[in-house]
Amino acid sequence: MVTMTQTTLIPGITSAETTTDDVTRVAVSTVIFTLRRDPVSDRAAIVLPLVRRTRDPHEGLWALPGGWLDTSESLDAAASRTLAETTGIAPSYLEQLYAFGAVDRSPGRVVSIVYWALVRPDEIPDHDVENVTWFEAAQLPLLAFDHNEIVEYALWRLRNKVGYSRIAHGLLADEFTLAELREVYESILGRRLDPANFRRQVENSGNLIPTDRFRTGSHRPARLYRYNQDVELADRGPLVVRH
Amino acid sequence: MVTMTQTTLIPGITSAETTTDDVTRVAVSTVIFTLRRDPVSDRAAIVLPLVRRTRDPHEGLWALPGGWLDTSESLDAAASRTLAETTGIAPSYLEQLYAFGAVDRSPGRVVSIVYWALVRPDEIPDHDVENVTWFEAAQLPLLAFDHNEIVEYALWRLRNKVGYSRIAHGLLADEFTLAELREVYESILGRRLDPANFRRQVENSGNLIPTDRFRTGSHRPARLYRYNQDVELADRGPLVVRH
DNA sequence: ACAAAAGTGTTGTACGTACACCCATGA
DNA sequence: TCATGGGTGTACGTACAACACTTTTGT
Repeated sequence: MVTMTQTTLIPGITSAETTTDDVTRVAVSTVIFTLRRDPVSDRAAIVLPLVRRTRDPHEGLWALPGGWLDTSESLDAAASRTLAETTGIAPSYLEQLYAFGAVDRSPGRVVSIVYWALVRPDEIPDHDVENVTWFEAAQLPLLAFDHNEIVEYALWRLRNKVGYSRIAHGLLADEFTLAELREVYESILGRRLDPANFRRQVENSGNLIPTDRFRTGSHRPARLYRYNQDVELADRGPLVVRH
Repeated sequence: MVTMTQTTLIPGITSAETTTDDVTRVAVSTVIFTLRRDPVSDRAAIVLPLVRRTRDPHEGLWALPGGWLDTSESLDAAASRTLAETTGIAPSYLEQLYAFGAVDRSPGRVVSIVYWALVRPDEIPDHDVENVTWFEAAQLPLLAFDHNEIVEYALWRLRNKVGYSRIAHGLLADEFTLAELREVYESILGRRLDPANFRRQVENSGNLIPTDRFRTGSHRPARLYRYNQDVELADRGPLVVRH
């Protein structure tokens, strides 16, 4: 069990910043997606980490990991920081999702810049982190603030983007079989895909490089592929990506 | 000439709010697109309104219309307000673009929630507004802050979205010919489209309702169409649209 | 009659989908 | 040898691009 810094994990009322005066504060939260194999159905499911709130607004409820924007860090940096504080690793993909700023979304005025991220399952540390639990995206409990709505929007964005980019690769390790890649698509889209047609589509996309290694099982071995690193995970347009 | 409230038009340093203490402030700006017929080329061009800065950071440069987020208004409301203060009208389409928060993008820490909007040319008031000028998006001068970058991103989003939604309709009046609609697409995409194929595509989309009125010119009259109001201008996913 | 734009028809290509079929391995 | 998934072949339908062609107006 690892203990992380609590003040930054939990947006809301902290000892350092009070809501006594009438100011607008900026928080940064992140919806972090990864895949986990469901033991019962033996199928991949989309899961995300949530943090249990230990303080007043919505105490006891689960919330997205996040924290206050530091005066000297960019929005991207704040997202990376809060994400690292939760999972302890760097995401394979990180993109700004939306700015939420309804007046009544929190006591005191809080504008949340929300990011969404993809993490490869093999990069998640084994050990648990205090107050953090991974939930299936399809079976979330009632969350704090407007976070249910936020996760819904992030899932919509993920499903959309999987259709016209190669972000699905952000959920797989370096080498993978086409069946594994197909399972990622099927988990995100929520429907089965024809293996033959999927193979041709993804082969003709130019994103895959075949290796000469194979994954063996109780059937014909499957060729392992890796990504073409020259192709970006997703087209971000003219926005500068800072690393 | 109409004089608008200056303090809200110009984000930066105002008399009411100083940058003496170390706080992060939230501004809202909007990239407002409309079409204007270029007199020389006789072709439609994308134009947007800019405000000349009359105060310290980047005084004299042109900037996006915007203002500070009010404590008691939502982000959407703030965008609508600043937009109304500039053009005096309600946009046909308004969508959040991105939150810009680089540390050095402004003296003092400012996070800008940027929106983009479409306005029909016939809804723009005739009279000029003080310190506001409309520029062709393709020929912008050096702008204040990171606003050149912001406009580039807004244009990218507009060009993308025109391919898979009917937002182009947000730039036309109630009734229009297919040639007029096609000219909107051509202006945004920057290339000519085949009239015959364009007609079939847009007719099969289910977005258009033919009227029995015609636009006459020095050629065969063209049928006027109107929009199918049942179809949203663009799919915003699960985000609640507040009016 | 002619120009110019509206509107229709036809054809080829690319691509997604459905599905039959063969291949290679472990048990 | 059988089951299982890997991998190939093929046929069909839809969508789009290219472009020839007809229609209807103003001048």
